[in-house]
Amino acid sequence: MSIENDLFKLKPIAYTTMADQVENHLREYIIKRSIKPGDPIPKETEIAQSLGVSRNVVREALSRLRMLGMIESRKKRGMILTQPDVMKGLELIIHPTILDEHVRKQLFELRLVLEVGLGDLLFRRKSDEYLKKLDAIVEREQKATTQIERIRCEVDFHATLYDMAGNETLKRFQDILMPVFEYVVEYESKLDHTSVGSVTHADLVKILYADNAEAYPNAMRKHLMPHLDHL
Amino acid sequence: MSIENDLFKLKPIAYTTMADQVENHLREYIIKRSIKPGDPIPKETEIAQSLGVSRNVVREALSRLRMLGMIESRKKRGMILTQPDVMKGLELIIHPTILDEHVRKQLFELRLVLEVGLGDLLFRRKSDEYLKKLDAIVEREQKATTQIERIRCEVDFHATLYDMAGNETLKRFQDILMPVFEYVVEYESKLDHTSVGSVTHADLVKILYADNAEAYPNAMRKHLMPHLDHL
DNA sequence: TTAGCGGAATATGTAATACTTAATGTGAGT
DNA sequence: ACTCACATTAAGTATTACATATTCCGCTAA
Repeated sequence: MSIENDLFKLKPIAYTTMADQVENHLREYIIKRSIKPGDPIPKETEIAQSLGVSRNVVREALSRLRMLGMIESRKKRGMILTQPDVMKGLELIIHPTILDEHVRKQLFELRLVLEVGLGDLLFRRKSDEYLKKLDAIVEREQKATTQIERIRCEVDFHATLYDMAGNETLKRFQDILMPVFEYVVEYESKLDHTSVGSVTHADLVKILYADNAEAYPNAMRKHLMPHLDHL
Repeated sequence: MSIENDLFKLKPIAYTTMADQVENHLREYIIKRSIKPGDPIPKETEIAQSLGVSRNVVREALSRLRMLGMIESRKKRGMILTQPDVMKGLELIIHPTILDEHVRKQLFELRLVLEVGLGDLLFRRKSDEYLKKLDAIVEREQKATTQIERIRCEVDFHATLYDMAGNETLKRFQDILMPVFEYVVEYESKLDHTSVGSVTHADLVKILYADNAEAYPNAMRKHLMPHLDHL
């Protein structure tokens, strides 16, 4: 019985339900008519009649779009298109425990790539306020006595970098990915997360103060080297 | 009746439908019981009865999870949990014409960050096969006579870099983002996309051949400088 | 005995109907 | 002209019924 599972793997040929088709129709409708956020979309009953399906099926499709934040609906006003949160879809899927190790590793790699490439946004958007915040975190880290406190500083430091990058979509991306990383750490043979690599947080801050955009990427690479070596 | 007034203040914010609640229940159920891909989940009627809602509502919630690739269902076998495609949710939302300019710009920034930070993956995963492919693209680009052909080479070159990075999630991410970039180009006062920056594609390939990981980030930064300057 | 044929049982997919709820519109009466 | 009650509308929920595909089981026949 255990062999059967493998052999029957190729079977699931694409089977589209009515709800799938209605969903596609709606997407097409929105795009083709270039409907903008705030604009109304047809009533459930109209859609159902127009496509020749039951209202039930239409509601399934609409329910999907509503989950993604693409539409909103009020009791009598009908439904309107909304500006979706781009990262909403990611948020709905990414949960550490349902992602397998392989994918978690790939997301962790993605994070390393982001941190190294972040420099140019930082130098263009940096402000005294954020630099001082980074200073404070570094100081807090140096005075820290417990491992937990040091890890918290590590997280705060990098999170502040993303804040300073001034890109909300990127920040949100990072926030969603963060919980996954905690699980990756397990595989990373218990590195000392506080004093990673030869470049410290203090060194990175110094580079940011100095406006040294050339130095940033390789400094961050060295800072993350233990992780990179683990790839 | 002054109490009612107080109650009415919080009400309009928190309006969740039954389908929303069932969806959350299901997510919780999956996580708490640490159900793995391939494991079965309860029948629609069981869920409906267990939560005291109509089967219809349950189907809306299940329909959402199915769209995200979190579950699959066969006619009699019931439904099973599946390993979702992490980037599926993004794909469902990201369509250039429904995203506003602001978000498109942020995604374009994200792309620049990725390209600069990509180096370490490339050096660890590079192969003669891919390097030769890059060579061919560079050669094709130099022989190109039309602007269209040059832009195609530009796209091919960077796409091949992502291929070579050997991270399918990252590659998929890039593939989803790509269509958005074409719209960003509009704002970018018609740069000459083929000979961007002072560092050419040929230069980048040379660095890859030379195993010069230190040089990569700043070389790519210079290559993308016209875009970066536009931030 | 065994192969295979056919029907029962099961769970999802679809349809139809009715009712609830909230928001909007409308008209009658003071 | 204003208010209040009632009608109207459209989404949310429930119920029922049937279609369809798949598995299971048992029966018959070679």
